[in-house]
Amino acid sequence: MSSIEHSPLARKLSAFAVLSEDELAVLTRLHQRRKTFAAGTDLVHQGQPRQAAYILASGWACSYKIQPEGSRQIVDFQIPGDFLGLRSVLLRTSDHSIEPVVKIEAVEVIASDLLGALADTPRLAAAILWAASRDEAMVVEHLVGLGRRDADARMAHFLLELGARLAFVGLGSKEGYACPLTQYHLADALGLTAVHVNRVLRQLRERELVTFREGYVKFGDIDRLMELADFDPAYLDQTGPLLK
Amino acid sequence: MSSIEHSPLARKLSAFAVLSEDELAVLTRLHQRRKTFAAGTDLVHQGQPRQAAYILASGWACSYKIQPEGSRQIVDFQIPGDFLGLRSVLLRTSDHSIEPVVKIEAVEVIASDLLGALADTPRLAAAILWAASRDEAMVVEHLVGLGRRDADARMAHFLLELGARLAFVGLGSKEGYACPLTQYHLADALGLTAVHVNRVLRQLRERELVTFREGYVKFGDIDRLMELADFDPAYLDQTGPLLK
DNA sequence: CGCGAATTTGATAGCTATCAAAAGGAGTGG
DNA sequence: CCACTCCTTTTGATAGCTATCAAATTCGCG
Repeated sequence: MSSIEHSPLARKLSAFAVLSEDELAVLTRLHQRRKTFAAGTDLVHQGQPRQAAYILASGWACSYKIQPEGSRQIVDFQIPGDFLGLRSVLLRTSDHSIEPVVKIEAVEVIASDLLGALADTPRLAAAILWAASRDEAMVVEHLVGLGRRDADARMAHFLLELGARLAFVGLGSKEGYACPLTQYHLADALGLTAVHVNRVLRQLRERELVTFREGYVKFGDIDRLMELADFDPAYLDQTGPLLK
Repeated sequence: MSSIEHSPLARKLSAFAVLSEDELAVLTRLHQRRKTFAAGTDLVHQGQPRQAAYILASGWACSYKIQPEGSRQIVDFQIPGDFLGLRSVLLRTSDHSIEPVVKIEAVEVIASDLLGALADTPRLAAAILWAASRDEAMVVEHLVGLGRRDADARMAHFLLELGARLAFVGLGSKEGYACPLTQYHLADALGLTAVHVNRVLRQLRERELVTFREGYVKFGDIDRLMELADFDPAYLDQTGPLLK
């Protein structure tokens, strides 16, 4: 039984502010109802009201929107310690769906508990809002990539960001990281087709910049990769070494 | 001197929850220091720490990110009643800049005041977080447009969204609205070049769907336009008629 | 009236989608 | 344990959308 202060969320929030006993206790109270979801079974549903939020304990998920004509755009991926569906808690109808990429464990967070925690523990409130701001900053950087980067730079940037985020919660290093995504996931996230994703990955591999293979991302030349991607991690608001 | 309950912000928040005297008083307290900014003089600066947030009282602004190589991507436009720079308040260094499109009036909001208001008035807190969630939903929809819509649909969707937002605060109707943007603004927002923006606008005008001219957007056939754009305004979380 | 900004139009190049199809891999049932 | 199927990865050929380069015209403003 792991204690709360070693949960991925507590670890992430600690980078913003050291949490007291009381604040950790509130976090624990939020961590009741742990549930398991199989890959592909949505836990938040676009267009439906009163959706709950979750904290992802293990596995990967993605938030996405489906267009009326059928295509889908992945907005972001979530890794352990991330919130799921926070934005849809206050909206009358959820604007997006969330789907586990692999089997996940997540704890449900009730809207009233969350608002209560915000009102009762100012420092924890600030830490949670910081995490939410950081998530939004990642969405914004993703938007910039779709608007202003070509396919190569977009892919490079994406793989670097995931590396930095994973390293931040102890799941990756500057060597690389385990990554359960398919090339279809990458395509849906990067606004490309799976066919083109495959060509881009081949090219990055042949240039010995990164290798995406068998569920693992391995960095070849991370400095040249960062240059190709114009990767400036300031928006992640992580202090200390970016990838270690 | 207009009273607080008719400010664009109060009007917007009222769509989420009717605010009490006390809550309006807190809003008023946030509305001290009113400042004027000339078009083009940034009020939030990408890469700088401890940026303030503002509430836009009049005029239009835009939030954007500059890439290392120089290109810029506009993330969103802000109209009266919108927050400016909320996301950068808790981040150690702001991830974006904000620039007035025309001369604006804005009131500065101190981080501590804001967090205090969140702790003291739960209903107002929920309303403010609702507005922030709605802003984020707009960024997400913008991201979807960049990833999955072609230039025509992107433009159509953008013009429709602005119309719905402006109508929501009483600044537009289903006929059209005053719009101070240049074609360069549109290009920077939509991930296109100004040249292509011009071609797209011409085509939409020739098809008699919308006219963008002399600072005014005039809808020709709003139903066909919504169809072209696949415009589903659910993400705006506005009840009642969308454009009236 | 003059000048810079914004709009407009044409020609060409380049990036990515689309269409097709083959090959490799994982899981299932016989 | 093998045949079979579905999913994922891979590669080739062609089409289409949007960028880029160039330049003329109009507009706003001092």
